[in-house]
Amino acid sequence: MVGKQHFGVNSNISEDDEIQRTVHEEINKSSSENEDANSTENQLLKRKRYHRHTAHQIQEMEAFFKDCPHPNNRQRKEISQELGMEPLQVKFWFQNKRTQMKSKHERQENTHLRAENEKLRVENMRYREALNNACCPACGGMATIGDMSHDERHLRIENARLREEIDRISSIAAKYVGKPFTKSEDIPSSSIPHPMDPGVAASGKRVQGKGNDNYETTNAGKP
Amino acid sequence: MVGKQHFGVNSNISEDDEIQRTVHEEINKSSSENEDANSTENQLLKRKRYHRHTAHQIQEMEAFFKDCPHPNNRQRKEISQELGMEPLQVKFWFQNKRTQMKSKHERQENTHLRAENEKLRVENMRYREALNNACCPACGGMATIGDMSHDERHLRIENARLREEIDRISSIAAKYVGKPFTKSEDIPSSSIPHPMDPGVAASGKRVQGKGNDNYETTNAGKP
DNA sequence: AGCTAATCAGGCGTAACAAT
DNA sequence: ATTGTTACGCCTGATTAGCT
Repeated sequence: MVGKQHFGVNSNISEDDEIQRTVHEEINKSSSENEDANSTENQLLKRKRYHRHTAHQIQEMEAFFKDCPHPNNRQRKEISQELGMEPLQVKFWFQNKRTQMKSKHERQENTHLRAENEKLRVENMRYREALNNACCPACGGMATIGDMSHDERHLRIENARLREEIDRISSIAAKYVGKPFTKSEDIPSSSIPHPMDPGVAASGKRVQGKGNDNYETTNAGKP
Repeated sequence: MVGKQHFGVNSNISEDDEIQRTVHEEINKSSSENEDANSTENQLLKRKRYHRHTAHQIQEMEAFFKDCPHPNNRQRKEISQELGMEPLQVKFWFQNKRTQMKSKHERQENTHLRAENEKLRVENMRYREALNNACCPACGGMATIGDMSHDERHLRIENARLREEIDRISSIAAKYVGKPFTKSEDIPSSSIPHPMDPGVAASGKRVQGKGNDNYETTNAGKP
């Protein structure tokens, strides 16, 4: 959706209005007295007054973006000519648009993952319960699935749930600090893993850490 | 991972050069020549642009940010005085820093959620299997947990898995197009939900109101 | 050929604002 | 205060020109 485009009323671009002092003014005033010895570079400072592209320009570019988010020089130039703007501006716009889209998708996926997660968590709990209440219709007694006693199994399940809980909490906490402090790795599985026990981690393929999975690379060729 | 590669054949790769030139320069240079007569919006520019804060300034602000991401006017002014910068700049910096941090956390959480999701999925599968292979030690026969036949249960489980799979796939696909085309809503639960059947939706709290599975544009946490 | 240096686009982070 | 926009520097990876 995102149907916006207001621009209805004025456009406050008056000739020389200097309502605010826009930091820049003061900047070059303080050129000395800096003992920081950090004048590494940058002397190419130019500046212009804030500016927004027109609704029409944006609309056109957005349309183009839909089936070609990566226009080349030629295309950019064309666009710039058609819309009466600098090629560089077009370039900037597409660049910014791309990053914007990316983070938008990321956010979207985030909420989705969150929901999915909750779903799985509940489903999981159900399974646990089902396993716990399993009852053999043939002999009438508790099924005691597998070869361990009822108590032991119960304990195992409880254990697994607790560990999972810890894991979850710690991960949530990790969001508020830079470094995670306790991972589930710190809490070794209590004992011999039972074939029936998912053991919360399901670490079947734990090869090495550093899960650097950057998916989604950039290609988007458009002849 | 070659991004675009438009048939590397020669063609005429004309050197249409657009020597880097801070748009602004060109902008005011651009005079009429445009029959478009739509030049209602002309942007005016001054000069002087771009600037980076020094390492020291950033360092100090970052330190401050750690235990106070929301400095008030008073504090901002103090900081600006200490670091020799405009109060407005300080304000901007904290603003930008906040959004930066936010998206950083979001990304972080995203990868985490992804991992968690995978974990839960595997664990889930294990439970399913466990339930499937359940065997009563007392009578030796298959446990046939609950009150339905082995076949029926098997079917239910299989069904659930399939539906989940579909749901997952479609959600992934939804990332690549704007609109999701099929949601799990399209595939109604086959029949009467069984107490033992997680039924993929895990709508445990079916109180009233349409089975809300619609995450996506509804709520999002708000502190 | 093999290597290095200059080129170039794109991604990333950021500064300064406007709008909500 | 948050969110979105515009402009832009810097870094990186891929392609190419130039030299030993």
